[in-house]
Amino acid sequence: MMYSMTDATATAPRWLDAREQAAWRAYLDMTTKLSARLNREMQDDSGISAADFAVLVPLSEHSDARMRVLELARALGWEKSRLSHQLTRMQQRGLVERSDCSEDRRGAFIVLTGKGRDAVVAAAPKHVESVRRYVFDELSTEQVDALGAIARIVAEQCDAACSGREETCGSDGFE
Amino acid sequence: MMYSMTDATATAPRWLDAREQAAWRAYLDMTTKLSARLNREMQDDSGISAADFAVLVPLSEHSDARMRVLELARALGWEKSRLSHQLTRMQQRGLVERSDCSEDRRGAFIVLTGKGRDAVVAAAPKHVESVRRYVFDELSTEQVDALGAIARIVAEQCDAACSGREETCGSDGFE
DNA sequence: GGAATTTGGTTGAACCATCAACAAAGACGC
DNA sequence: GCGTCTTTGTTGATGGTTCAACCAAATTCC
Repeated sequence: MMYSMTDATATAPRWLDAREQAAWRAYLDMTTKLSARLNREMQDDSGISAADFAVLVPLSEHSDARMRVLELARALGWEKSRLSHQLTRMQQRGLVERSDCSEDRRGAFIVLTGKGRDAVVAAAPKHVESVRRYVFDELSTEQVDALGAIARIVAEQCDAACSGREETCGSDGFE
Repeated sequence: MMYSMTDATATAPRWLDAREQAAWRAYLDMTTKLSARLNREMQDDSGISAADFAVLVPLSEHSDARMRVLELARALGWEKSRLSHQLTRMQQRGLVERSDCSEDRRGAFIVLTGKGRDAVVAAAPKHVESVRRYVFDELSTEQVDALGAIARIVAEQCDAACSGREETCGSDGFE
């Protein structure tokens, strides 16, 4: 809201024109509704959250189903604190376990449990079906390419703002 | 992740093809980075959160700067609980006040404070500048239209999944 | 009038994200 | 060895979101 406005400021900002406003509102509408639907369906269909899923996927793709915390954080593009909290909750739910690392006694291995593996194996195909249903089945190939191109441009612009600071600016890895 | 996969399930799901995978990854990357940047800049530049801003905007657009809670909730597309929690925090920060409603003694009016008005007036132009910088300054008019069209399609598909249940499925109203 | 229901709104618990602070182990310089 | 710095990871606080439960006032139905 407030992308149009009767201007009363000194440094006249350039407000969005009608075309831009329409696109922006639609974008906000899409992102909130889509992420809500995907989260909810993951929870309802498979009993795990989107954040759980994001963590389980890289773990399950490792041959020995265990990773160091920072290795996992880098794979997800998350900061370590966020991951640590998430792992604590997942451990309580029995999806992962922590085990000590003998080579580096500061470190910890995160190990996928049987329950965790079952969850991610069950969730993955349903999640893909959801993404398909809400997005790709509805778009033309030109639109898919356009979406990719637009998203890369915007993401890169965000990255540009971050560098200079060595902020994390990590990607989500969700879904 | 896991949009490709060696298939080992009974009901062979249709995985995403390379084009779709690329678009999906880019989409996720864009949404996480863009919302992180916009949230952070709002906080840094104006000292309020994106959620605060979302609430302040419709309030500030009302002539008497006060609204009933559910009126506000509908304007935002939020559920009442979410809004109630948000209002409690905003009240603590001095951005709004609650006042009793004489006509309906269950009800409450939410009133914009002077501090709240100052905050939203200061935040709005900076926020528009951010949106411009990260999105519209980088896209062609064709891309802006394409984004609008794609977003409307996906949002509508999400709506379709919700109706049948009278779920809220509200839009955010943020930004 | 009086019981049942609906409406308006709050609360508490659980989850998720971010920031700052911390502790313990390793690495480096001497 | 000893001090400093860096790496690894956890913790606590605060803010945001959702769900279910709840209370009280208003409405509906008889």
